[in-house]
Amino acid sequence: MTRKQEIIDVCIEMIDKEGFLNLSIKTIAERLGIKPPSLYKHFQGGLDEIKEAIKVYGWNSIDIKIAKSAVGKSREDGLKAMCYALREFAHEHPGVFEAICWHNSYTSELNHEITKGVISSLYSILDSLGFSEAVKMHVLRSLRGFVEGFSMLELHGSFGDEITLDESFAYGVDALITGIMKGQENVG
Amino acid sequence: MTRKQEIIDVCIEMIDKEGFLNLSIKTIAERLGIKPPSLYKHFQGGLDEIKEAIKVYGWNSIDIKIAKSAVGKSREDGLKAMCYALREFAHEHPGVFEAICWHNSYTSELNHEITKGVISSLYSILDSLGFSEAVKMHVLRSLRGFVEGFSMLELHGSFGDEITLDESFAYGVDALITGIMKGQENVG
DNA sequence: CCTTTTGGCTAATATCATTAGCCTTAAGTT
DNA sequence: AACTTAAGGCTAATGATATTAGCCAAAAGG
Repeated sequence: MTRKQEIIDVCIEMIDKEGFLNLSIKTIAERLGIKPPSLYKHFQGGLDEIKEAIKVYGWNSIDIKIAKSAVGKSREDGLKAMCYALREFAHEHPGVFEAICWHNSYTSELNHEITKGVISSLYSILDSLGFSEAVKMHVLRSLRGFVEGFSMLELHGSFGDEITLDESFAYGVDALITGIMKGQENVG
Repeated sequence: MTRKQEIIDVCIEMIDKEGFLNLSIKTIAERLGIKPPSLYKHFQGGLDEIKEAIKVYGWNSIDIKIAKSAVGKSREDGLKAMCYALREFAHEHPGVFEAICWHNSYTSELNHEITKGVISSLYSILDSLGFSEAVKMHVLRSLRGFVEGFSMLELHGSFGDEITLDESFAYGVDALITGIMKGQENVG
């Protein structure tokens, strides 16, 4: 494993514990037992480059996880599995999730490229459901909106009662997918 | 209008244009034509206090807007109107929206208090629909997850094609509310 | 044995946020 | 009118952090 990758791994551990916004050159260096300037030997772009690398790692992990989750499932079950997989990733890697959802550079080319990979897994499930191109996009956005929104809100403690979060999520996924499939009844 | 309020107004204008994360003592002072230390005459707590004040303003505005949106409407229509109102707020005040959704202090007492006000408007509509207590909570969380998630993703440019965002949102709201009402058919 | 790459270090600079302490002006008070 | 106080601003100083420049040791490879 390259030193660069070692550093990214440590950063991921850190942000999952302390939050993405608390990541700094100073704390990374401390955690690694080196002095701040040494980090620039690996990331000339400084903190920005490190954060970017974390996002790339994040997108790739999510891509893999979502793709795997739908293997062997079809239609609603596949969609549902993907929703659960995404939320599960958010729980496993809250910091990484925060990074890729809300700290996207508004104009990053790289992110666009990588996002396409993730989207493609979702698209292929949607293909099997006979949606039109336009509807596929609406479905995709709706699911992303719900799952990413719900996950981020729960990770931030924005829902009062922590107890029944799993049921709330299950309820929401069911409702959304029910509504989506219902709109499709008289089509394909 | 007190000087304090004037400053908050300017900050809101700034974050709606530049994003919440770019708000700094330096830029606020520049924008006001004063020197950075002068700001501490109005906000002894520094940047943190200013950001907190912005969130309070934000919660109050949203509360009002959502409550108004549902006046004279009932059942699905009321729910739908609230979803649209929340997204509309996000478009009108992207920076404020960002602040209150994703930069909540995890443990702020104040926020909890204020959030309750907002939630109460939503709850009263849900009451009219005959949901059980538990289901009301699930519905509320699902709607918040979807609307806040969708809005934040679109504001960040995370959905490729900007053109059809309105339709995608309408599609998602319909699907979700359809699913919610369907689960309710054989109840009350 | 020489050379290059890797990974680290110290010292110096720039940018902010924040604190301390001073000053002016306008509003009240006696 | 003279005094006092509060508002709102300023300069100078401190402290944290990111970043740059330039030096150094040790390992890898010829």
